[in-house]
Order: sequence, then structure tokens, then C-alpha cells
Amino acid sequence: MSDPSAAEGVRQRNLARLLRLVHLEGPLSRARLTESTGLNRSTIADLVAELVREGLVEERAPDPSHRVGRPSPVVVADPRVTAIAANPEVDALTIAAVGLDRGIPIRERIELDHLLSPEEAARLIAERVESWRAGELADARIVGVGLAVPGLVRAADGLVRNAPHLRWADAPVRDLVADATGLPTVAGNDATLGAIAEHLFGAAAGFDDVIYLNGGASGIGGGLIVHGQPLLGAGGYTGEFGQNRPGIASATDRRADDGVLEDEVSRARLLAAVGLHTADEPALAAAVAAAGPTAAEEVARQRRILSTALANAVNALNPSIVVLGGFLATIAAVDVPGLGAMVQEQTMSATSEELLIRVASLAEDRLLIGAAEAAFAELLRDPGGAAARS
Amino acid sequence: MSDPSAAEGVRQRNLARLLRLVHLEGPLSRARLTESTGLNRSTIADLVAELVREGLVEERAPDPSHRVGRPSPVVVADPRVTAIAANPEVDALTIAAVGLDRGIPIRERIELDHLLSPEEAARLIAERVESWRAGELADARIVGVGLAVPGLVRAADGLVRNAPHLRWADAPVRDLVADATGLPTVAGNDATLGAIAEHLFGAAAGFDDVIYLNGGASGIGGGLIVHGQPLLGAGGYTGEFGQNRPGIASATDRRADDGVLEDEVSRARLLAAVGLHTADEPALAAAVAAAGPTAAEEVARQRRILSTALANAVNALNPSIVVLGGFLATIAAVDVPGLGAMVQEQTMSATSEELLIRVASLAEDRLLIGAAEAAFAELLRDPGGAAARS
DNA sequence: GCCGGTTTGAAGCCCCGCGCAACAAATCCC
DNA sequence: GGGATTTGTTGCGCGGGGCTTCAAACCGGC
Repeated sequence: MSDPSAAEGVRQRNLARLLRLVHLEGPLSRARLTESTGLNRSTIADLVAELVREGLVEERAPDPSHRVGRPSPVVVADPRVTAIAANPEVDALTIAAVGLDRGIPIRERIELDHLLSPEEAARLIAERVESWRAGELADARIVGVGLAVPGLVRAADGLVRNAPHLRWADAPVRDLVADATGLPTVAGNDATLGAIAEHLFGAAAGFDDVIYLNGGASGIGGGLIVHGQPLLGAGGYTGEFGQNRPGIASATDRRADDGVLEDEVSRARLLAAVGLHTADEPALAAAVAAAGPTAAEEVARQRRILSTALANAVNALNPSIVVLGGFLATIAAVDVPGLGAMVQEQTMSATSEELLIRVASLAEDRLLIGAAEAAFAELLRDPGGAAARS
Repeated sequence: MSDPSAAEGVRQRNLARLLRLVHLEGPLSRARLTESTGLNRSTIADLVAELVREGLVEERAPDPSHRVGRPSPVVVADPRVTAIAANPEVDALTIAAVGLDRGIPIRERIELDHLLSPEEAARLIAERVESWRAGELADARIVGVGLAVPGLVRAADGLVRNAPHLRWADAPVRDLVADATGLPTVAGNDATLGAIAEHLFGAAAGFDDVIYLNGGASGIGGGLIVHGQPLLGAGGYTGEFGQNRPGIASATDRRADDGVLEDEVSRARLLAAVGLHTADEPALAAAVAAAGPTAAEEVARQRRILSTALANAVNALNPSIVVLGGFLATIAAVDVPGLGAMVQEQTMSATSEELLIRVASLAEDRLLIGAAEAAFAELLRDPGGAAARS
């Protein structure tokens, strides 16, 4: 079987299964790996040895398990295998190093007093990578860069088609960063990457069909997980629920004539209702919780419209869970079961009877984790090939 | 490798790839199979021989190809391998036999003067199968039954949760039919199966991300294909776009207060506008084409609302193609590029710039083909195992 | 503290499944 | 009719995972 397509296919698959398991579930004994994969323990030993040779995992002394039988060595993702995650935003550029063991050894938020250009973003990222390499990440093996971009990112080549708040249009950010750093780079929509992070490690862990909706200062974005995998669509532009024309039951609930969802359900309207000009998410949540009647009515109005948007999405996609982040989490948290009931009223009963609605759980790390996951994706798909190349 | 999960995994996979190829693409020479799969020709010979032994394919004398070189035998799906497809509707029950070669040797439409019960459906299907077995299908090998049900069907066990027009609720139709016929039976939503058929053999052939919307007398149903596979969601209830609260740009376009999409975009309203009481689809299409101004305005209104619904779905799912069937095809066909332009105006440009909108192409065979495909699914997934069992 | 029971690692062997090379067969073209 | 070309056929090799056997490391009980 010298043809990679067939023979190494099996090997590659099994290596990938193991690496993904230790990456996602954390340290696992070899015995548990045999259980999870169904492979023979001799095979597991061989596969793990190969991953160790490639510097992707480490074997540690067995945990004192206090169980009968010979203890099994613990396999753990090598923390030195590192991805760089970056998230350009209107007011800041956040860069972090994320280990294959899911640790985040360094994180830096670069505040900005001007709008970032794609070139400047690439330069800043490359500078940080360079300086970290000389210091904190001296013994790290950096396998790639993942970018979480607030805008439409073409899946095929990472071209940022349109990031309105950054004023980026057809910006080849992925290639710019790849050139500046010399590292393989991937770019994705921030909400899509957030959905991946919540699916792997957050509120949606264990669910195969997820709708994730995030409410940010600049609008509403979303990401979809179907069959346990991110849904990218034909071009990579899924989840743009914020641009949907909302179905609004009561005409009196409408504020923006012929507006889209994010014109009606918006952080700005929420801030105005509670009488704040600017606030971070916890402050807004506190203000909403302490809100007077007029603010409460605005929250209720947004909840009504949101519930219809969710119901529409649920009718179409029949997810097992809906996860809400950002200010959508804030207005949902007022009464999560109540929101669920509103959604249920507007869906066919079967589609929502086992539907869960949850608020997101990963907070500010979400985008960095999602971006790092994207950067790790190639390695996790083909550990042998990717390890050999880097 | 006596463990089926790993070793036969490869074998099973490759057998499935071959069988699926000849099933979907029609007769193929062994030489073309080696090209398509990348497998060695000695392997192909071995795999095909196994499929022949299992009675799933036949090898025929080579086509006179008029090309140099030794002619390659043609591999064709065995037409005797047969699925029974059935589609219960309000006014009729359609039953057909569909060959693995995609032929439809028999089809029967049983007109009904009363509403079908699940038990009666099972009995009628079993009777037909019995009589066909004694006659037209004497030498057929029937591998299963596929049911296309106009309603919500739970994917896990084929329970019909709710088929409003048939007045079925929590009806174990799949099990009833399986018991009555003694055949493995699967049940699915009619629109989902229609989407599968259009994806495999119809207007959406070759596209991996498809939204299919069908307009029937009783409402609007849909099916989704993502990553080239049907999207079933958590329970199996995807594509219920008809139940969505529509986003309506102009308040004057609204007819049903707080109604859902299928209240606004409906075949009944269309019939009324053209002054017909009842009509089949071609008759309706003719009437729409010859419509006067008031009817034209109703068509235009429905097109406006439909375009918003499509835009919303496109924003969320970024498909490469939207396929419209039933009366939605009729109102779309008035001006397909125009409808596309309306959708494009309401979506982010990147998501719809390469979007195709097409009318469905399989007509009345669609549901039977989709249902048969569902019945063949297990065989196509594991040719060895399924063949041995039947 | 030793001994049986239990679980798992380690090493050697086997077998399945596919690739490969060499040869044969069937067609086209000149 | 003979060379070129393509593909079927056959026998062999090899990669990769399973199985078996033995050894190692733990527990518990006496």
C-alpha cells in the first residue's frame, strides 16, 4: 500500500483519531484510548509511538489510579505544539499563543486608536510571533496562524470579502499574514470560529447540531455546526442571521422600516434603553438586570423578535441546541426557559420539543480558541503529513 | 484484521464506492472505475467480482468504444435489485418499484376517496408487493421499502410525528409497513427525499450545498443538502420553511396577520387569483402565464415574499444552488433571473454572487426516486453486509 | 511480605487488502 | 499483419492492524 490514498489512509485516520482525542479530551491513558477507538492495544502502542516520534504527544508516567492491574501510561498532547490565534477588531487586535494541550501561555491585546489595515495587522502579528519566539515560546513549535475576522471570509482562499467595521474589502489578509510570518495561515469568520469553540469546549460540547448566535457591538453573527462539523456553505459565508429580514409578529414591535434583524435586535438600542452610552458586557448585563419598566419593555421587545428569528432557524435546521453569546446572551439570561417557551410556540412541536437554549460559556477566549482550532485543523486531519512539513 | 471496524472498513468502503458509482452514474467500464477511484485495476477486478458474487452488479460485454487498447467490460447495477417506494398523499397512494439501475419497472397510483390510515397504507403496500412478487417482479430481489411522508418523520425510528394533511400523529408507519411486508423499511419527509433526488439526479446534481423548496397544495416544505449529504438535524425535522414567520418588506404585501410563510405564499391564493378552483401543476402554470393584471400582481406579491424567504435562507446557509419545485417553480419560472436579482438585493453580496436558482427537473418521479434512494442507503453504505442479510 | 488475581504493556506472528510488475489479450492504425 | 496502446489477469510483496503469549505492575488478602 504505497499509495497514500488508500493505505496511509487508514494509518492517517487512526493517527488523527488519537491526536484529536487527546487534544479534545485532554490527557488519556493508553488503555482508555483502546476503549475509545476500538483498536487493539498493540496498535495503539504503535500509533502513540509514532505520534511521540513526531513530537505531537508525550507519554507520561501513569496516574496513581488505585485500580487493579498494570497502570497505563498517560498520553497528552505536547504543549509545545502551538498555534497563533489573532482577532482583529475595531478597537484592538488580540493575539495569543494556544497550545495543542489547550493552554494559552501568552495573550496580548493591542489597543488601537485608529482603524487597522490588513497590512498593519499582518505586521503586528509577525512582530509578536518574532518576539515570542525569542522569549516565551523559545521551545515551542508553531504550526500555524488562525485569524478570526469579523466579516465574510471566503473559505477557499481566506480572502476577506467584506468586513464592514474594519472597512476591509477583498483583503487578502490570510496571505499577508502568511507572508509576514512565514507560517501556514487560515482565516475564518469570527462567529463561525466561536461556534466551533463552543461546540468543542463550551456550552455546545457533545451536541452535533448547533446554532450559535453572537450579539456584538456591530451586529449579529452566527455559526452553524451540523453533523458535528462546521457548516461553511458554498463560499464560507454561513450564519449571517443578522442580515435576515426579521419575521415580526406584532407590527408595533417594529422600529426600523424594512430593516434587518440586527437593526431591531441591537446592542445600541439596548444601551440606549438602559441609559448607557458605552459599557462592556458585564456592565450591560447588570444594567439590564436592574432596568426600569421602559428598559424592560425594550428587552422584552428584542426577546420577542429574537425568539421569532430563533424559531425560523430552528424550523429550518432542527438543531439540538441553540447557544447565544454577547448581548444576545444578556437578553436571553433574563429568562432562558421563557425564551425557550416563546421559541417553542413558533415552531412545529416536534422540532423544538427537545431543543436546548443556552448562553455561551467560553467568554473572551472563545474566538482565540476557535481560531487556534482552525490553525490546528490540518495537523489534526493528517498528523503524519503535517508534522513532516513543519 | 478480523475486526470489521478497521479492516473490512477499507474493503466495505471501497465496495460501497464502486456500487455507489455505478448506481449514481450508470454503467461504467472497469477502466473508468479505476480512474474515478484511484484504486489499482487488479483491486477493481477483485472488488467488482465480489459485487457480482453478491448479485449487486453485472458485468457486460464491452461497449464498442472505437478506442485503441483492450476493451474494458462494463459494470452495471443489477436491475433486479429493487426498492419499493411509496408516497401516501391525501387523495392517493403511489407505489412503485425502483431498480438499482434507476429504472422504474412498475408504478401504481391508488386513488382514494377517503383519508388513508397508517394501517391501511401498510396493508395496500404489502398487497402490491405480494402481487408484484408473483408477477412483474418475479426475479427481483427486493431489498427494502422507502416511504415519502408529507409530514415530520423522526429520523431515529421512522415514527411519523405529525402529518397534518393525512391526520397522522405519532404513527409508527415505518414499523407497520416493515411488519406487513417483512422488508426493511425507512421513512422520511417527502421534501427531504425530494431534495435528495434532485441532488443526485436532478437540477441540483453536482452541487454540494443545496436548498430545495417545494410548494404543494398543502403548504411549503423543504430539504437541505450540506456537504453533499442530506441534513436531517437532531430529530430529522429540517427544512420546515413553510412554518417560518416571513420577513415582509412592505406591510401592504401582508395578507395573513401573524401568519407563516405558507399562509402568504400559497397555491390556494394563486388558484384564486387566476380564477381556478382546482388544477394540476401544468394547468396552473398555463393560467399563471396567461394571467391578467390582478393575477399578475398576486404572483408578483408571492414572488416578493418568496424572495425574502430565500434571501434569509441564503444568508444563513450560503448554498450554491436553490431548487424550487411545485407551484414555487411555477411562480419562479415567470422570471427566474428576476427572482435571483430580488434575492441578491436582500443578501450580502458575497453570499449570493454565485448563487444559482433553478426549477426542479424530476417532476412526479422525484419522491419515488428519493424514497427508493433512502431504501437503498443501507445497501450502498455496506454492500457486503446488507447483501448477506437479504 | 508473599501470592493469586487483574489489567496492561511488549514482542512476535498472522492475515487481510491493496499495489505492483510481468504477461496476455483485444483493439486500433498504418 | 505487425507495432502501439490499453486493459484484464496472475502472482508476489508489503503495510497495517489483530491476536497470542509472556512479562510487568498494580491490588487485596492472609
